[in-house]
Amino acid sequence: MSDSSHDTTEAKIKEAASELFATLGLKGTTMRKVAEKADVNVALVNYYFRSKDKLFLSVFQEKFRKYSSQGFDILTSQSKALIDKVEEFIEILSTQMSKDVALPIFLIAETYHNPGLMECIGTESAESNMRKKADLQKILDDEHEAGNIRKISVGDFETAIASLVVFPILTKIITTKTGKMAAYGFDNFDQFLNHWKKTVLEIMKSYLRPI
Amino acid sequence: MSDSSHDTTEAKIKEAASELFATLGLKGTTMRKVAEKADVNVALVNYYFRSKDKLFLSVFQEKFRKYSSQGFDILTSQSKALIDKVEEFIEILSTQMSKDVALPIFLIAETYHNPGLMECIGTESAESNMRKKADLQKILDDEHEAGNIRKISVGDFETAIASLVVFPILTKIITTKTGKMAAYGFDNFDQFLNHWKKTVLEIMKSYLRPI
DNA sequence: AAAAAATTTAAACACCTGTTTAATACAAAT
DNA sequence: ATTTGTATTAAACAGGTGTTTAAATTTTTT
Repeated sequence: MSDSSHDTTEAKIKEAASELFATLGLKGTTMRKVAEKADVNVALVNYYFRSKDKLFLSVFQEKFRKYSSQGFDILTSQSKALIDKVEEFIEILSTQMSKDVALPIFLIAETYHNPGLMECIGTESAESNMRKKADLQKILDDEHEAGNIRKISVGDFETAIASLVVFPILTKIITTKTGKMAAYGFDNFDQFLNHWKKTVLEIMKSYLRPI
Repeated sequence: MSDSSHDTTEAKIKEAASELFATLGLKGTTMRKVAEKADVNVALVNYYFRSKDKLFLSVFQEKFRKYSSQGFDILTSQSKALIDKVEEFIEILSTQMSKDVALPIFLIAETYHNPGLMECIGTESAESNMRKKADLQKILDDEHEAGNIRKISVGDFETAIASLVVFPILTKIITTKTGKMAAYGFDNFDQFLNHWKKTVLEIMKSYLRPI
């Protein structure tokens, strides 16, 4: 009945809502805007989702699942050298993020404005993530024992990469519109980002190097 | 007439608005909430600020100035060793940010939802910032030529530190409520942050080390 | 084909939104 | 003391908000 990505009315509404929530936030999105975007009567939105809060929660949960499942697979799956995987991961993460800045901003802003949201998420994918992280930790430990990298925890590893890659994308508008970009000699954000990806890789290389 | 931080009615309204905008965002804040918090009639808010948009702009500009002026002084002013200044800067920045997460989230979210805001800011403090950055660049160049650090631009330098320090604080709620924190063996966020500050310093040390 | 159930609609509900008006209280100036 | 201008208020405004109702349409079942 309520499985997504079908051409059903419910899916149409959910997709419209998803875009609007990401762009305008919870308060900035109205039921009538959702209805209009989905080309549907307002009452129908309530018919399927019962309330704006329920609709939002439904959209939010889906977005969050996509967000937390994405990414770290690359680091464990293939059998490249670790540093090549890091490079690929930086590339993929920055591409994904600059394609849809709305998503991380949405998640950060809405979880801040309404911390209770996180409690409803449930930890259904937690187990899968735990396994992936354990795998990655094993890789990091093995590389360390082989004398290739310093000792490092998955937590620090993923926090470092995520911070370095995502934060500059979050502040894109501030950086570009304040002229910071130009001050550092870049014509546009993409040009800066291409440079920055190399810098992030270099930072991670330097940090990982055994001491 | 309109100078802040006096005990005037206008200042009272502005402070109430400032807190509410930071916590609830532009759309989430209403004129009546502002009036109530400032213990003042609704019409008075419009009497002093003419409209909600004008009030918001006024608050936003002040917040942004505080945001962009803060911080990088430490790196240029004193005559400590560079690495000690970096350590102190990490400490100060992370303390400021965790004291008021609302501010960076507010800035990121509102500039994203309304990019036009940045155009109204004006670049009045741009010159002062430019000078500070030129000073810092000179320090970095000198240290490089003395063989103490690798060649690095102010842009990369400040982007790296800011990303590493601020991003984990932005995602505090997500990190704590998803159990990530516990998964990495920390009891609470402050404990993690204390550990993370050391890691950031270590990352910066590794990256700065001459090659 | 008739009945039942699910879908969709227009219209209304009560409430909240930013803003304005016109009247009042208060201060300063004459 | 009276005028003048500022500060403050309660009340109203037109329009937007989430949600509900009751009727109409379509689909499914019998």
